Amino acid sequence: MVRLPELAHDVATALAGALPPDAGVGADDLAGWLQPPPNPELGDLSLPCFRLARPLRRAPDRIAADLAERLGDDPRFAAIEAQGPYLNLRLSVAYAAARILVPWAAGLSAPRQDRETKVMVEYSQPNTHKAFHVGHMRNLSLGDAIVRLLRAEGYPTVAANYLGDMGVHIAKCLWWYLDVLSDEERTPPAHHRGEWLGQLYANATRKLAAWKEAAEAGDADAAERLAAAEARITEIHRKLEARDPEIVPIWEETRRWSIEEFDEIYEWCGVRFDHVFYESEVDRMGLALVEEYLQKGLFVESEGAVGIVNEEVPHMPFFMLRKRDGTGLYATKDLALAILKFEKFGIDRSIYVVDSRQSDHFRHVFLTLEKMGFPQARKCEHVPYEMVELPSGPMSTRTGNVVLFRTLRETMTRYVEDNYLAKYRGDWPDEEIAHVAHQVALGAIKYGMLARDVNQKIVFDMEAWLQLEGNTGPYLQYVVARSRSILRKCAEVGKRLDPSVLEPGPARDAACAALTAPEERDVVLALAQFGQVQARAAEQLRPHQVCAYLFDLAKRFNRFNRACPVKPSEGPLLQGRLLVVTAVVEALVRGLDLLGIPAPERM
RNA sequence: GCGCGUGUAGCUCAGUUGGAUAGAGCGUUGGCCUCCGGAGCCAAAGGUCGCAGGUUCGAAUCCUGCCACGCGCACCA
Repeated sequence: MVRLPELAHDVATALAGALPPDAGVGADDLAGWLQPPPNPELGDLSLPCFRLARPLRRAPDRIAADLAERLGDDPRFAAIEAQGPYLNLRLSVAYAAARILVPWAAGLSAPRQDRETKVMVEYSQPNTHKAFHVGHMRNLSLGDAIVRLLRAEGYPTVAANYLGDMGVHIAKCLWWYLDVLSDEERTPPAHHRGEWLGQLYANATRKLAAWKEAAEAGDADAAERLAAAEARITEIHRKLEARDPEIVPIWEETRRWSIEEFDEIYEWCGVRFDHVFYESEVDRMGLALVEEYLQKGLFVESEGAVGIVNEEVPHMPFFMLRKRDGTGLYATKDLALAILKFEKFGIDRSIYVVDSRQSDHFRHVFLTLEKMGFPQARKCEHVPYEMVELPSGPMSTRTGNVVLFRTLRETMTRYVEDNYLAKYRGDWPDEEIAHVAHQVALGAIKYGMLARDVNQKIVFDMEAWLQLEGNTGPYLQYVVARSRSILRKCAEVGKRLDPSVLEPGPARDAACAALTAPEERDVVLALAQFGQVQARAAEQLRPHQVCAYLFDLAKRFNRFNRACPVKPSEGPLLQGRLLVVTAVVEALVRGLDLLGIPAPERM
């Protein structure tokens, strides 16, 4: 890929050559210091010379002036000017366009370097027997985007899910299912059985909460019912953990309902996992580890429970790993799972995408693993993110303030069909309308979830996310669709990109040199930043940077579209503009793909 | 109380790891369609970057102390 680092590196190499050899400053340093000037009239790239002042023992403005003089006749620059301590460079458009546009338009934008470090990204982690809702979409979108970014940067990456198919929540759900429902009620619907189970779970928790409240208010009957239910739930939980043959078939059947529903959701979302871990495969291994390290003296007993004292976390040093009743916790399983990941997959880096409330938890997990003599603990990292709320407040299954996934999908898809695609009905095939509605709804939800940085809370606002104006997924998809339309319309009158423009030679040079409008230069320079943005986003595991970049690119491209009509153009200018459109469409599509967002052919 | 995070335009958020006059979207106001998709573009208005100190050529960014809000703090996941 032609990255800005490469373009900047061309420039930086030229700059380095103009510096005294004993400066101790290399092209790499310089490339990192180059930045766009605040005002585009000043140039395309700028080198602040402050940091050269010390090694060169000269004033920054003198350095800038000297560099300007020495670079005077480099053909890659259209203008070089020292502005106080800044060296401002204007690139030759012909050079930049050939360097940037041509590879994109030729589809050569992604020959990535292969890397050694094998990475696993664990994300999604829904609980079976519970409902999948909008809140889960942030984790899913984020984890998937991180996987895509890492792969784009050449890291072999294992996308891993970790299903919560073991635990008290299942005991609660099964209590309701077995003890409260009548025989007729116990028949699940034909479809969306996972969601149905989630409702059972929600009913159970609501009833338990109601009893508890009544009991605390002095209701003896409620207290009795609550005690009975809790005893029964504990019994079911024990049987689950012991794999009691009485409960296992029911557990397996209901669990499958949830998993089938999850699979359907992931397919709609375009998310594919390479491996799925289950809590049920690590719970006993976790307890065995607890026993082993209790014997070794690393873990200690406290009030009947077992845990480890991590003084490194002073505000809550005791990390519990086994409850008084002998059962394990989430933490217990995480110890086993972490080890399993490294042993089974030979990974070198292990990423956990889990909300920020678990930051202390993971600090403890990684500290504990290290003390257990598991050096790979240092290769584990938690990627925290803030929660999703609804305009009506925090999400809660108990109060019913949730938007379930199916509602989300259906409402959004219908909105897109009714508001954007209705006019094409009868004109386009029904399947295409349904397909595009799916793509746009998905783009809206994913972009909304990814456009904010991870440490910002998100308020889910479906209407706003679905708008085609402003910083939304559908806006970007629309820009792509409109641009593809331009290329189609041009092709209809025989105006196509000449293949020779993609090869070095006079045709390419003429087309690139014809791009003299400021809007054209602007797009070329924006496009040049793609690689750098991708690299940073992958390095920092923060996909929102890609969103911001794509939106900026799209804005600039719209200005180009307004100012530089393609179809009426002729000759080298036509070829140059076709090159711009083709390259930007490629870049936008590829950028959206990094976010897991599809780009419709037309919409 | 302790820990983590957040505080930037009326609202929602960026801000390239310390650089030039702090930017965008929405909203508001005013312009631009014989023209490849106007679902677009242009312009205006809107800021003590929570507050106070400090570090240096230079701070929204780094350090300290406050203030406000969110989240987490032992048998839930």
